[in-house]
Amino acid sequence: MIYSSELIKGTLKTIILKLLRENKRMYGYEITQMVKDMTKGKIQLTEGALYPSLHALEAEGIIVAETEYIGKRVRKYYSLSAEGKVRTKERITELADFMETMKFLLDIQPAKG
Amino acid sequence: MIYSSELIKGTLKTIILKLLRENKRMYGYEITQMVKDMTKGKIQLTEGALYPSLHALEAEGIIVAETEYIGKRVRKYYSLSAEGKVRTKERITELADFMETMKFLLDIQPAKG
DNA sequence: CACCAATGCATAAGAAAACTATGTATTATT
DNA sequence: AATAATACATAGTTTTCTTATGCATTGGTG
Repeated sequence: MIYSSELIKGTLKTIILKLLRENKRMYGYEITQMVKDMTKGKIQLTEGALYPSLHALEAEGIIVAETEYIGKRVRKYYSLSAEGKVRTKERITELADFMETMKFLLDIQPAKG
Repeated sequence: MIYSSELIKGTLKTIILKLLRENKRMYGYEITQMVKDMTKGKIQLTEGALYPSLHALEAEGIIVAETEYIGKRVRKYYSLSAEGKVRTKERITELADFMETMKFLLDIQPAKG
């Protein structure tokens, strides 16, 4: 099962920020692969969604980019700015809270109860 | 704390459907109030989001509307169609699964551990 | 060696969905 | 009498993603 894209919309940036926090430094393609692996293919970020989000986060000063060359191939590594670390924490807290609220609202029971 | 609207985007229709399933029959304003009450104000559905969603669900044949008059004031009661009941179940299952995946991805611990 | 898949970036055009703002009208409260 | 709450609706704008496309390098396979 691949999740409908509506679900991912609101969480994409939070996912990106969380992975950057854990891994210090990642490039776009690496993010798509890690998300795919960690979710067993249930979340597949498209480039058309990912890159604009990265650019937006960079424009907001939440992440910073460093360009590197691997042979002749370019890579843009992103990492959290000081402000980004604060924002990341806030976002994750909000999302966790939101999910608790949704669980209550939808009366969802633990998977293996 | 009121959740950022991005988070709600992907879940709005699922919330509506869930409430209709539990309460058999509701009108728009009633839905906004119940969501507000159940979430202690954390989720406040705006009319500009709710009514278009209701109309869309109706157009898809997932919910059906009945207009009633309370005095001179009109109310549109909505309820799930047969297909709507199936869809509701699917949506809730998907959302529950998604939230599990997100919890894992974001490494979120239970609130009171 | 030729070809294809994978890696790696980027963006333009269009669609989807919600937000803001506004409009109309009735009923309850102060 | 005035205001808040109830109750619907939609037009215009913005945000965000999707689809599609483009370019280029690198690795693997027949």
